[in-house]
Amino acid sequence: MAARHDLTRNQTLVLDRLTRADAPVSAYGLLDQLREEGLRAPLQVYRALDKLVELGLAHRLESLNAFVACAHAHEHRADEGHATGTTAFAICETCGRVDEFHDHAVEEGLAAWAGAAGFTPRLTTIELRGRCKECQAKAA
Amino acid sequence: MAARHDLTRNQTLVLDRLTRADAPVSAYGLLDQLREEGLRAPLQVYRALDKLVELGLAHRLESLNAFVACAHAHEHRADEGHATGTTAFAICETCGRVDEFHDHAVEEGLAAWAGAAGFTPRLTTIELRGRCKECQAKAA
DNA sequence: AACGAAATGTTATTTCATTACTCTATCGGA
DNA sequence: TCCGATAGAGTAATGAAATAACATTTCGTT
Ligand SMILES: [Zn+2]
Ligand SMILES: [Zn+2]
Ligand SMILES: [Zn+2]
Ligand SMILES: [Zn+2]
Repeated sequence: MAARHDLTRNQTLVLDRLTRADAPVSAYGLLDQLREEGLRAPLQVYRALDKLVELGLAHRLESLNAFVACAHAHEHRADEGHATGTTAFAICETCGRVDEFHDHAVEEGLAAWAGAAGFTPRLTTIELRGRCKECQAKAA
Repeated sequence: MAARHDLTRNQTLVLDRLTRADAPVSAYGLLDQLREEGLRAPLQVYRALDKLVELGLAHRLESLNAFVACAHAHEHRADEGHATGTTAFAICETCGRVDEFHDHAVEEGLAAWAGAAGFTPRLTTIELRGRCKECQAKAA
């Protein structure tokens, strides 16, 4: 697997921003933040993001059209990566925080349905939008 | 609940198109198809879609930025609608067909995780993109 | 040096979604 | 009947997300 150290300049810039962010960031948001670093066009960001997602170092949140750094990047193994397991996300709509998790029961359930239906999944999206524990407490 | 018969003209036009379609359609795709019916602006379509989604008669597929008619609309009950249960989608990337399903094990799994994490879901997105049984067979 | 692969850079365009403002119809209570 | 609230509708303009097309650079290998 491509380790952090052999990412290209643009990929590193993007991943750094994502890692520092405490909420998902859109491609254009990243671009804005990286203008001072010399990035000018959306494609520069999108290409870096594509690579990072491919490597499992970042994830795209479909329901937000935004990206987050992988919370478990340190766990990645060269030969497996994130592609294998299904990753789910809990997105707090109040504070923006994203919790990345894997749930065996959920994976099993979907696999069972797919098997029965003859459907072969290539990519699975699971995203919960709601309110996190902390925000729930504050709101009470 | 608003039944089919008290939808407005625009809502009816949009729902009809979605129902006839054999694959998801984007808002602009719907707009193109409905120009001959007098629709001119994106907003007319988006407003109709918002309402249809709210009523559970249509669903938005986040990973495609497109919409489908609800496959189970006839099951809807006035007081509950689709909001309650979690709906999952299997999207064939080859033929475009979408299979809408509910899986209790998956719902339970997510509910269990949410309970443990203290997360309160408002809206859950589950979308599998891959290859359906028929396309799988043809490709073999 | 010559080559090819991967990454980069730039411009323009396409696709998706919303904001702001206006107008009209309808319904219920004062 | 008057009033205000709500909902739906129409139009124009703009913002946000993503890609197409094409030219150039970087770098390791032969
Ligand atoms: Zn991850
Ligand atoms: Zn929160
Ligand atoms: Zn449905
Ligand atoms: Zn298919």
